[in-house]
Amino acid sequence: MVADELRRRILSGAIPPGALLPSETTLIAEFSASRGTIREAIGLLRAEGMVVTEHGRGSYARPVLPVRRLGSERYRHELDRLARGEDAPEETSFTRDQGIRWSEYQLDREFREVPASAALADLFGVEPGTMVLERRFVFRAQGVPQQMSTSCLLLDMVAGTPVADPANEPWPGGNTAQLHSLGVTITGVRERVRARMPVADEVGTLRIPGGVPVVTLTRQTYAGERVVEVALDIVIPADRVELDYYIDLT
Amino acid sequence: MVADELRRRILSGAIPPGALLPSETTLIAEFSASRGTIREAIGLLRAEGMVVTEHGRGSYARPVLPVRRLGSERYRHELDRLARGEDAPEETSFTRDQGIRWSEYQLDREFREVPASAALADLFGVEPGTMVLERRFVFRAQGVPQQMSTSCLLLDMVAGTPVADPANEPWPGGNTAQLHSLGVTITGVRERVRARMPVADEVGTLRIPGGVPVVTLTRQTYAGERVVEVALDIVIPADRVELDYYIDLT
DNA sequence: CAGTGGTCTAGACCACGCT
DNA sequence: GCGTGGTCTAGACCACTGT
Repeated sequence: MVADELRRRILSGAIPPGALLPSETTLIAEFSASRGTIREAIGLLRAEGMVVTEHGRGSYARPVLPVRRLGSERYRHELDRLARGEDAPEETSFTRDQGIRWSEYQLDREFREVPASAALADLFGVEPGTMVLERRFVFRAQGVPQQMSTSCLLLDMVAGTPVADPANEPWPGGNTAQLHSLGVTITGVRERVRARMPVADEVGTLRIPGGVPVVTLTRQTYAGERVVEVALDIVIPADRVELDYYIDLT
Repeated sequence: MVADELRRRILSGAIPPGALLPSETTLIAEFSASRGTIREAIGLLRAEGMVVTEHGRGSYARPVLPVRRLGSERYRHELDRLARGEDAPEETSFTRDQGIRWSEYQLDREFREVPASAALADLFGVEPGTMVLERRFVFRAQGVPQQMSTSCLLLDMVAGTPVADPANEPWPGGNTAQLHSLGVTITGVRERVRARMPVADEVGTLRIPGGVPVVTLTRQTYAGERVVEVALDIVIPADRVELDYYIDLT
């Protein structure tokens, strides 16, 4: 099997990460197979996430990307800083995990005021149809798309405040600081994690290569018993992130 | 594009989850395309996780599977029970999240005593080469493989104890109860989450259909400052699980 | 057995990247 | 322009599923 042999070469390091595979023409000669067979083999490796293919250039053993670590402590750090009354630092919860400064960031944003869907209302613990501020974000760092997300706030909590103005994004210190400015101190965050293959829209926006799944987070931010923010769907390409949770049992 | 049209039919519900797609022969006629084109389209949908294909039967819109929820509270529940001095219940941390009883479980296990690799030693905070008990597990519930994992314990902590005997698995109450029996009370758990496409070996063992990623967990179990258990690689098919973390910030 | 998908061949033309 | 991958056709034979 052509795929097996190429996989073996990549895993053994004979074809190191980032290196070009032999061209289809070369492989046709080497394996005495037809082009369809060769392409099928490469397609399989692509689906497995072993190689990435670039039109007109060739197929590469997948290079190892720097991984951003998203730790559960990121919430506590920001909260501690706010409690000390300090200003927002150059780096914040989102950025400090990867050593990237705000200035290197791009943030696309789109705000809408919409009635809550059944799913969203359930996560907030309110009646369906309650008005919310829906904020869609796409984060880019140094040109590389990092994540897209839809974060919602209850409209009667934010209407008329600076939080409702897209021009104030990115807000130094993120959601935690934003809610703090409204007099809300968060007491907990619940995150539910799943993974799946990206849909076409996500592949385009996040520039996800073939064979890379996405990690999805559904986040509820609590202030006491009350849910004050819901991120319905934070979508992060899985080759760029590691989630880190510490569960304190004392 | 054939794939686009089929994707549209599935997403619109014209082909409901679990339903058979038209056969390749039918699609050749309907789209006036060659077999290669049709197969490529179905292959794409398979890679996207939209359809599953069964040899000799056909391709189905992917059925929705019941999802097992793995909550961070599972550790606390078990710990609370042990603190109360109760016996292990019929359901335990692992099973209670999905309503499956121990009796419906199968557990393949394989124990080895090996020197710690550099990565493992780093996670334990010990010298590389320190002897550990390496335990490989495959869990099945009602015939469906649920996860495979490699969990390690420091050998000088468990040698000669019932914990080191594979015959005592599955141990009622799981790792927490196991460590408790050694006089170790855990104080925290750190879990690092990633996702990727499965390798061939995992596809076979866990019976993962095409287009389904796996979620991987690296777990460190703490007793105070000390790491008492490390699960290097817990591998769970992503279509069967949701991880649930509550981060307390009070 | 007929019908399904799995694999393969041997050609063709098009689109992209580079020099 | 030349080499790369992207897409497509029109056949062939094999392997699995069901009646």
